[in-house]
Amino acid sequence: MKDGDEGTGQAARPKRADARRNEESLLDAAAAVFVASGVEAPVRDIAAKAGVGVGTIYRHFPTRADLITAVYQHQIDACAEAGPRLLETSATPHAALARWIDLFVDFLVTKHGLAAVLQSDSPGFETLHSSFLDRLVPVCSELLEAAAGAGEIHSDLGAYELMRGVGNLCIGAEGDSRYDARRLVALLIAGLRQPQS
Amino acid sequence: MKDGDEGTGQAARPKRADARRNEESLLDAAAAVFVASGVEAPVRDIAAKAGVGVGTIYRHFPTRADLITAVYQHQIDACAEAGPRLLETSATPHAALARWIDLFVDFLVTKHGLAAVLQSDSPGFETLHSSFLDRLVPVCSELLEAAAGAGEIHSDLGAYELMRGVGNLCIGAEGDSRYDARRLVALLIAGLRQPQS
Amino acid sequence: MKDGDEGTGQAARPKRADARRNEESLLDAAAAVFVASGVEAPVRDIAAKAGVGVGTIYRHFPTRADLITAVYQHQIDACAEAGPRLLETSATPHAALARWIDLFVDFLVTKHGLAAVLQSDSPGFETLHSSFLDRLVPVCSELLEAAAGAGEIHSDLGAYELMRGVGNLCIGAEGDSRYDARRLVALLIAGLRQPQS
Amino acid sequence: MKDGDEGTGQAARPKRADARRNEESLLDAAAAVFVASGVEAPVRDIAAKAGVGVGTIYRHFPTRADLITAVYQHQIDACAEAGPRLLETSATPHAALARWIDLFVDFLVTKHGLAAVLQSDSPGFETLHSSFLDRLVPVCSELLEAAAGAGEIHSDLGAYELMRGVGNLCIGAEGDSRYDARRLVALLIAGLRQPQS
DNA sequence: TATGAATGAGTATTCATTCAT
DNA sequence: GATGAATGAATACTCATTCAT
Repeated sequence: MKDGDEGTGQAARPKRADARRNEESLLDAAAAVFVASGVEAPVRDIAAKAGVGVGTIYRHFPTRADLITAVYQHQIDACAEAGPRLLETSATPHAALARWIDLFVDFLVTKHGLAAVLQSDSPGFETLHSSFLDRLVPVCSELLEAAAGAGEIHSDLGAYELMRGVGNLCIGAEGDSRYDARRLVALLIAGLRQPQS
Repeated sequence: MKDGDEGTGQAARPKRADARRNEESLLDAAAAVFVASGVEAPVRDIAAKAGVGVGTIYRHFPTRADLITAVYQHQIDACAEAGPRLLETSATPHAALARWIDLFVDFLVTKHGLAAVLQSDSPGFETLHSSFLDRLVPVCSELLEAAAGAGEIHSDLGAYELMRGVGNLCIGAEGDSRYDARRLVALLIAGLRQPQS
Repeated sequence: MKDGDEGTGQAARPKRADARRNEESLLDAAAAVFVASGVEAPVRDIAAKAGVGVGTIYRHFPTRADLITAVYQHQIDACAEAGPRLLETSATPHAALARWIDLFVDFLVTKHGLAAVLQSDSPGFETLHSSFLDRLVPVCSELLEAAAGAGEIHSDLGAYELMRGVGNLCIGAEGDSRYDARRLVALLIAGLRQPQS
Repeated sequence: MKDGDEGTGQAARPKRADARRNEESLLDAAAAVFVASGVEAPVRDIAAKAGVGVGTIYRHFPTRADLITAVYQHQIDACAEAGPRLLETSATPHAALARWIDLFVDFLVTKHGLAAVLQSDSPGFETLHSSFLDRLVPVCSELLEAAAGAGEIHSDLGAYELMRGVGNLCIGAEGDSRYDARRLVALLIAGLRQPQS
């Protein structure tokens, strides 16, 4: 819709296909560099990996947050979509929540530095917050409410807070063998089950 | 020894007193800048705040980690010393642990960016890790073992991992009113009480 | 190849021409600054003289040695190429050697500080050594061997050693009217003629 | 006089002896540091080695050249005094010259960086030049004149120029096994024997 | 549209030299 | 006289971002 006349079915804009292909190869390159050097990698490295000029990066993704967002959009979407499904297929809402959080952790832990940048409050990362949190918080919220509704948890913890917490626990998890983010997240979720101390 | 014998009453080295005073005002300035701009603040900013040249900073604290450590040494010590005391005065070991963790959170939450830098694995922050973790992990460990010994928790979670987790939860806590690190930490500690899922 | 095919007549990459022009003005500026302040002049001075930002210097010449090398490349080449020619046109190989060394001295003496940096063994000047010595030592070697073959000199002095010696004699020659590097070099070359003492 | 009652024969000024001792230990320390790190070593290193404050260095030796001069004064003197003696004891003046130059080379080659600093023309090293050249040039001059008088050399090369040349040849000699300053100096001296080309 | 050259602010760090104690 | 703390100029280098071609 936003993108216009796709409903017409015709060739539309050939440029368009080109640009899209270009953008995708950009995203692939960025993803690769993110894995290798973290999401704070120099713009030029990404451009070099993609075989384009830095200007092209900036054209497509004015801010770094835009780029990060785009790179992970698919996975964000997948994560968001998994929520309702897990709610249906799991034994209890709390189990669904736990499994969904697992997905989120899987997502973050493999992305070098993503969790860290996710909690940055510097302006310009608002886009990133929007993409991540605006998209996922409602899903998480639904799961939380279901669990609360089922009496499994009685916390008044908000979804935003929970996700921030989980995100934080994932910071620096990669590369430190003495630190297992999943274990801590599991404790956190377990803690939801019983009365606050 | 060289200047520790102030009990003798002699002047010893007058310089020393001067330098010490200076060092303290340096620490005050650094603390202030850390609060305002985080522990990664430019050295020059700290020097300016303290009204000294950058060289003076480097003289007293060759690395940034040395400075950070010094700034927080008192609080680290206080935290470390509180452990055994809490164990004696609390109703149960788990309660002692919870209260001790509270102290640790209090400490971190008010230090802009400290938690973040605490999990940095870049070389040069080893000193920082040493000061923080080497000092506090044993205390935390003792509390954990006491609680485990009392059968209150049965986790095999190590003290290092717990502290890292708590530290992470404190990242970015200041300044985001929607995020309450204490609440999440409380959940984590609560989670310790029951069987891992 | 990418831009070497200017013979085809097409525009190829217009940028390239621009950048090349820019690079040349950079070299001019650097040469001027080298004359004025020596080859160890601050990067910023060179940038200022060229009217560009420091980044531009670094883009074109990542290390100082690269810059120095580029500045003098033409003269190095000319010197290298003169060797065989002199061998053909001179009365004797020793005469050719003497005249070639003269060229080398002419080159060095007018470059403030070049001779000094040429003997630096700090890493990062390897490029410089390569450009200078790797290029010129073989030429000098050929001349030496020819002279030895003709029975004019019987020294076992190596070309590297000779060039280092000549280079050293040129250090500080400019600006001291009491010191004439050429005269000393001539003595050295003359000394090659007779038995070592 | 200025120093007071030395005429009385009593203890004179104990300070004096003290200061001299102090100055000597300073020179020892400086010599050691010069060997280890070159004559351009940081002042503070020298002070540390000597176990004194930097201020003490500056009091005794306002400029670095003063310090260098003082450190090598004994050897300069020894070198200067050797000239006339060699002239008497050697077979010919040229042989005396060659041997004297050998002494000079021995001196320089073992002093990391001394030869390099010796040719510096930055103001502030005048003292150094004075100490070295003013003292040694006359000696060298005498040797040169003797050799010229004996018809062994007919060069009009001045002593200053010769010494500068020899000094230059010694630059960077230490540490480069491919470069033997003595051999080159010998060539230079040999070159003195025959007609300039 | 794409390119990538140019820019220059930002930061760390060293070290000679001064001067209050 | 001795000390060494303080100073700050000097310099290298990186990298995000802009803009002419």
